[in-house]
Amino acid sequence: MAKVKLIDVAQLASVSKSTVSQYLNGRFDYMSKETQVRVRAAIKELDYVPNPIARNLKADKTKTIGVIVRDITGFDTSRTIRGVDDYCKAVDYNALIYNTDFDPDTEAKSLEALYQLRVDGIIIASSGKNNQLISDYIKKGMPIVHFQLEHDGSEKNLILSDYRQAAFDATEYLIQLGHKRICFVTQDFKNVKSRNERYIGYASALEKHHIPLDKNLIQYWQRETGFEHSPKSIISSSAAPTAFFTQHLAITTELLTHLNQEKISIPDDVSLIGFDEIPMAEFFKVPITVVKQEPYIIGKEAAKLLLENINDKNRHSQKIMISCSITQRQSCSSPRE
Amino acid sequence: MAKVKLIDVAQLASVSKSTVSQYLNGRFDYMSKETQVRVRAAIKELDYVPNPIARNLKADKTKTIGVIVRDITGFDTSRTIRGVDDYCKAVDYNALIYNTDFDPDTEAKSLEALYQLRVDGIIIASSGKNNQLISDYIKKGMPIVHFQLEHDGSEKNLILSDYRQAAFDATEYLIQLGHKRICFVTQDFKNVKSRNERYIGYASALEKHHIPLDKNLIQYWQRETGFEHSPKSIISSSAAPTAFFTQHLAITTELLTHLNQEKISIPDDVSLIGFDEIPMAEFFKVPITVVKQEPYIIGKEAAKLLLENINDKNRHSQKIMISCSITQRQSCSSPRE
DNA sequence: CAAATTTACTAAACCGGTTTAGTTGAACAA
DNA sequence: TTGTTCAACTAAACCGGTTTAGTAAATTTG
Repeated sequence: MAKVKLIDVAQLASVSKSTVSQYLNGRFDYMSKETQVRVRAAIKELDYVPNPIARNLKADKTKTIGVIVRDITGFDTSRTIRGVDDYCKAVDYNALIYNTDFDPDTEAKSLEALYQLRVDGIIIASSGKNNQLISDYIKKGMPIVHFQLEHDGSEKNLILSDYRQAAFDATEYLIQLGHKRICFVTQDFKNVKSRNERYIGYASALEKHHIPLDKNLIQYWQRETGFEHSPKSIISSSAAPTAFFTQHLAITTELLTHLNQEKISIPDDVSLIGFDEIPMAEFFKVPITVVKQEPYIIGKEAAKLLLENINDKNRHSQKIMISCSITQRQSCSSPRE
Repeated sequence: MAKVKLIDVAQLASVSKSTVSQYLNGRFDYMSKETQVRVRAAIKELDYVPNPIARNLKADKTKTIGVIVRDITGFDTSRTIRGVDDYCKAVDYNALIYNTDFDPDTEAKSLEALYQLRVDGIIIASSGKNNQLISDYIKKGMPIVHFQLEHDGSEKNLILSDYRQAAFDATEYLIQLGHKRICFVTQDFKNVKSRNERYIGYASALEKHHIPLDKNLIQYWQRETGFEHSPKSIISSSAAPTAFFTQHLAITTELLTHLNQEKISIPDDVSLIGFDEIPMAEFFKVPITVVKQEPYIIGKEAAKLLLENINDKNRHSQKIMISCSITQRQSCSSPRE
């Protein structure tokens, strides 16, 4: 490929490698005007492009960061990546994406791979299962920024949505429509602070409006096994909810599928508000109201934060929260009777 | 960061750098068992990880490829990227993504950036506006694989859906439902072979079934300005179509928006079949029938083809076509009257 | 038993840049 | 006139590996 190198330019311009290098790095201080002109001409004539590999070897930097996500294919995730990437490109960095498919082992391997590649820093939506590994890397000097997921005891450099406020707002929205029995559908939130925050938001909205918290209305969903109790059984129990509040897109989608199958109608039989924006929601039979995050902004901010950490090693870590907003559509109404 | 280097390992194991390097590269031929053991132990003790930058500098490879797409955020595109990336990771490569946002200038800049970074090869969904630039890079020895878009006169190493067959199938499907007036909604397809192929598929299905091709039923859409003639005017013209066949997701979406606004009902007033899978289509008021591509497979095959090109410079180029399939939902029925 | 071969290494060049420590000739000061 | 200073460079070390050519000692061969 491009076989023209520094020495070729130097020879053509009749100067030393050093001078060309100085020129390339904009240090014209000790260089005559004529030399500059000759070097510029030589570069142009040979169509010379510096080899970043060689440059990075000396600098011990890669101008590359790693991004570890669960699946780049996700609606919000792809936008987050876009935010990260746009910021990176703007500051002449590149982002390397690693997908974990929700597997902690793959996550660990990605971390290791990125470490070996000597990326300048890592952005990670971590599973929480590799906290030790992550702090080891941080101790070794790798700048790491967390996003989306927060875990107890994990490092404090992170950026995420204001989950507590968002869950509070969504719950209060339902309460103001007249709902008192709101089913909070969630993944297990022990040790996952970002999930627990949603729970706190939910609980405090209930408390503010003097609605007792009914443990039967906390329903669990797992990625592998789905709902602990089927939506049908929840709906037909003696103490049925009048509204569902699902904690992320996968839960929303699966609940919707169940509800459709059982011909339970939204919002006539139950209302539904989901966490995370839904693609093409405007074409739905019942467009779903959601509290939507700002994935693109989160990505941008995460990249920005990481780059700051890379360029200023001993700055204090910080936590950035981004507001969510409710997009009202047609899946929430006042409860019957 | 990791400051342990080859020389440290060599010293600890009391051998030369060369021997450690040989060990690292699995050339144990001329090395005693004991030396191997000592080197292994030293590597382990120091927690040594080779620096890929240094390695690549010598090898003049980056173990990295570039991928140029219009927007990674797209439903199909994100899956294609996933396919590329999965294949790359499996063969110890990394993929760098560049988004062009449909801008040929950004595309040219991405090409230039990747060239400067000295990636080992490039996969591109090209706009067709930079054909000259692309062949220049190919001439300079950069392996390049095209996907998704094919252009007249562009290089012949590419992988895409069998657009002609897919368009033929979709059109015939509508014909078999009884449609004779099928509106083909497309972007301008001069010079864009992959769009023209769809047209040919459409036209030949009509021809097979002895339906004359009516130029009024070819309707145009542009990314910046939308429809040339509004869907409303098309529908209410004297020679209105009984079905629409939209040539990609953005057109499908925009048509759907118009139809909803005008309260034109699908499939009672018109049938609709779209090109490209639609996310969450099962929850739509009217789930849309589509001919869907296989973006993940296309991504994987593109990466595979590129890697073959990288590893065997003087192989002949090839064109790979992947079949599409119709996903029947509820937006197509027999025409009225 | 000497010569040829093999084994098990090592020294040094190399990849393509960056950077530090000099070097040279001209201008200036004492 | 001679020592300083300064502008305008260059030589060489360096980044961290890989690779080639070479070498000493052990083993085999004639």
